[in-house]
Amino acid sequence: MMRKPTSKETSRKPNMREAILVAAEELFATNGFNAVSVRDIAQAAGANPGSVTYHFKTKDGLLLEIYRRHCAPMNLRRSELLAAAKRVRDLQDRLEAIVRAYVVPAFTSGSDLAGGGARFTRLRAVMSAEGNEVARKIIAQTFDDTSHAFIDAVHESLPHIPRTDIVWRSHFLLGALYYSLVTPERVSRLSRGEADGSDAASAIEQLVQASVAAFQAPSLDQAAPARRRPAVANKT
Amino acid sequence: MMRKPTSKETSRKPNMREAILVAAEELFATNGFNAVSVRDIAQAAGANPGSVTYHFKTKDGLLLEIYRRHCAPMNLRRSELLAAAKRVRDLQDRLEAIVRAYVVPAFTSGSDLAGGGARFTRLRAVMSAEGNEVARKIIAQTFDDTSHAFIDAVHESLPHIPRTDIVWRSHFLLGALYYSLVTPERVSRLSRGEADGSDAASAIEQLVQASVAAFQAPSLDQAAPARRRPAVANKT
DNA sequence: CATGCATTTGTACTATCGTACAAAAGATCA
DNA sequence: TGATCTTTTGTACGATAGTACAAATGCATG
Repeated sequence: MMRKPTSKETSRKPNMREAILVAAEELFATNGFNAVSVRDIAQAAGANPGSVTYHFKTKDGLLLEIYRRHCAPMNLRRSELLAAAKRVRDLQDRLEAIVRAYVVPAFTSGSDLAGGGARFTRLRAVMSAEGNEVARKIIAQTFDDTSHAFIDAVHESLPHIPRTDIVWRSHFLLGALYYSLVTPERVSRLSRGEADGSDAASAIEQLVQASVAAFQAPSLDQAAPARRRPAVANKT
Repeated sequence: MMRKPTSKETSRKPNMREAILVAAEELFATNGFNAVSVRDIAQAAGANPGSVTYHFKTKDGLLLEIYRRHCAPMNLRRSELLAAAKRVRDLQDRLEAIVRAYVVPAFTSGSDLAGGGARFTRLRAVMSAEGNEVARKIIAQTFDDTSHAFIDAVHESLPHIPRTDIVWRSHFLLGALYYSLVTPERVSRLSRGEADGSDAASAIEQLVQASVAAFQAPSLDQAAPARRRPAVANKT
């Protein structure tokens, strides 16, 4: 049942602006920012290069808009899930729920935007790797609050672990999350086909399980001082 | 005490070829491949753009040469450390030594190349994120052997964990490792200055500790089936 | 010193980049 | 329908990209 499109979103093609955004997301997320030209994006979206300029003014403006429309929904969803997770009684279950509240929105959609959760997270991973300035600014001011809330929640579940360790481990979690989305085929290859790196459900379960265990690891200063160091030196 | 340079490595500037390689490594690792122009590299190395063409023919050739000179030494070092780690008796210590054998060469120099261990690893992280073709080919055929050897060694230390889980977790380890080198300042920021993300020694210890715990986590199918699922759904 | 080779320089060429802008086309509504 | 606004198209411009190539330069050896 198709509703009549309103004047705002109709044109030659139904919502060309949206098509450009999706095409740009996909291309940026797989090839990086500089490797993709405005003409590439336009072609993938079935649009004219001039349309990109019309809707987003500049290439940076296009990237900015991609972030804008994803950040708020994804953070909102994370907040909701985090709030629910904090209400879990059992401490072990609570930690797992907290980690899940952080991971799940990154894989699935942060809103009803066309299945773009994983796509946007992968985009963030790539922009972060490229040191993109536009992305860096938005990320720091948009996701740091969420990250702090997450770190605090984990810390409350594991009060005996120093906060510094929690920060490191949550950093590792994000890195693992990013990498899983960047090169899923590597998992398939290294497991000789026994695992599918592209399967979001598997990735989430594996990542949650591993991360929970990592968070629960004894802190460095607590680590049994009686046990001798392993045989391998870390000389420079 | 300066030795007299041989004819092969001298010129106007002592070893300009090397200077170009180092400058390119640094720029590629921080800005990505496409964001850096040959002219940028030449300027950073104090060379003429034509020199880059002379020594490496193309920009891809330059990237290829960067990989060539780092891959073999780093893998050699990893093999040595892994062999030593496998001789550790205590099972817990052995696992830690194995992980350390994988992590340490990525942070410190893979050889005597000017402090380039972390720089090269970061470069790999960025190229992986950008889906660089040249890098993808070399990596798959150069590092997969090492990765398999590492996975096998971990699996031998944890025979009750399915190999698939080990693959996932080693993938997470590499992602965490990459991300630590890509955005170390994020650790400093989120810890409010209490931790230094740029400190390789801290990063290594934290990463080893967390990864060992992650590897030791119970496998998914083994995970206590009696315990109820956490309250947070992972709906799509 | 003169010759030959290795390296560096300077310049130029073509392709493609991001972006601007005027004209065409479509949509909306009195 | 005709006027007006939004969107799309087509084209063009200046900047910069990778790279080729000839000339200049440095250095070792005869």
